Amino acid sequence: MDRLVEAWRAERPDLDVEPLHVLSRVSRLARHLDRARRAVFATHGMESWEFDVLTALRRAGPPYELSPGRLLRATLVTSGTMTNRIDRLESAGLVRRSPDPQDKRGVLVRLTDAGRTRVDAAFADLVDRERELLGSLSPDDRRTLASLLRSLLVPFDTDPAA
Amino acid sequence: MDRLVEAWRAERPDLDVEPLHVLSRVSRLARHLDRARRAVFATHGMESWEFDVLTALRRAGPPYELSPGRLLRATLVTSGTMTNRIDRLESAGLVRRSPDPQDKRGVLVRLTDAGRTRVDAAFADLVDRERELLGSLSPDDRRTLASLLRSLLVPFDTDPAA
DNA sequence: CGTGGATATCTCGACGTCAAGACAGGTAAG
DNA sequence: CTTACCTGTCTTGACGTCGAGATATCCACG
Repeated sequence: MDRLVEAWRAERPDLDVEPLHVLSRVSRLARHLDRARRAVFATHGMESWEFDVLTALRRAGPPYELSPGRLLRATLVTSGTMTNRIDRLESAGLVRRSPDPQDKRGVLVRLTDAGRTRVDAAFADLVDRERELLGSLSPDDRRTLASLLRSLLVPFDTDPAA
Repeated sequence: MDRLVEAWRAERPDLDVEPLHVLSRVSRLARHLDRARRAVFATHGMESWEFDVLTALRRAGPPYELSPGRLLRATLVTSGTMTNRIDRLESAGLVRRSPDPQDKRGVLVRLTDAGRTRVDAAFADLVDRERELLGSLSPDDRRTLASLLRSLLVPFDTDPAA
């Protein structure tokens, strides 16, 4: 909201709060997007965390199999969290664990057919919904926006500590 | 990352995944922003949730006082969470609870001088850091970006259910 | 007035996440 | 070999949040 920035301008006239106009909107939009995604997943009886894990496997391509380690790095959670998530996905029949033949410490997590069907359906709906949300922007606007966002992301990608 | 979109294009050639270029970047940028903010707050011995509550009070203007109900609506958490947060902020001496003279059910939470000092310092640093992150964009680019983001936010603001 | 429903805050139990550590297996240097 | 360190996964305990419910007060209507 512009109101939020206005409130700050009134309370802190000594500061130039212009950056808030851009970055607060990014955060706010991200929050709304999260909710919109949750709503889409809910129509598939799925939660966001399930989608995150299943899509990581799906993107890997056949045979849709990754180690817990790769999964936790892809989804930015800790190992304990990932163990718990895989446990629940396995009980739901969406993934299966098997020992890694190359490394006896390791485990491989593979998408089951049921898991693949579910994630594919949810993903298709997600893309549809996102296209809808972008409806107000012309193709040109979208390219501009993507490019501006990309340049904001550069410092983070080159310097992971930032 | 563009790699992510590419992976999807390879795995789901049947879908037009163009929306991901924009919206995945929004989410990704928001995640990085979160981390950057946490880092700024950490230099003030503060956590994000503390900043959220304290800034809501700060923005209210003198006497920097709001009810728990208004605070939880401003920060989008449940009442149980807000009770817990106020408890901790009160032990830290950053806010003080007092009964609402107008409404015997109610409570008023007021920023202490220590709280105000802390939040003002953190906010100033936050704005500085955000300005830095926007460094790669010209003033014109920033206006364009803010305006494009605003139009994406319109559907959410007009229809809160979206 | 008095009564029923709405509102404000707090309490409680359950759950997901994290951080730290346990443990087994890998790996490289002497 | 063997020793010392590294890596991958799982376990454990603590903590913050949520959702539901408890309690007290407010308020509009009869």
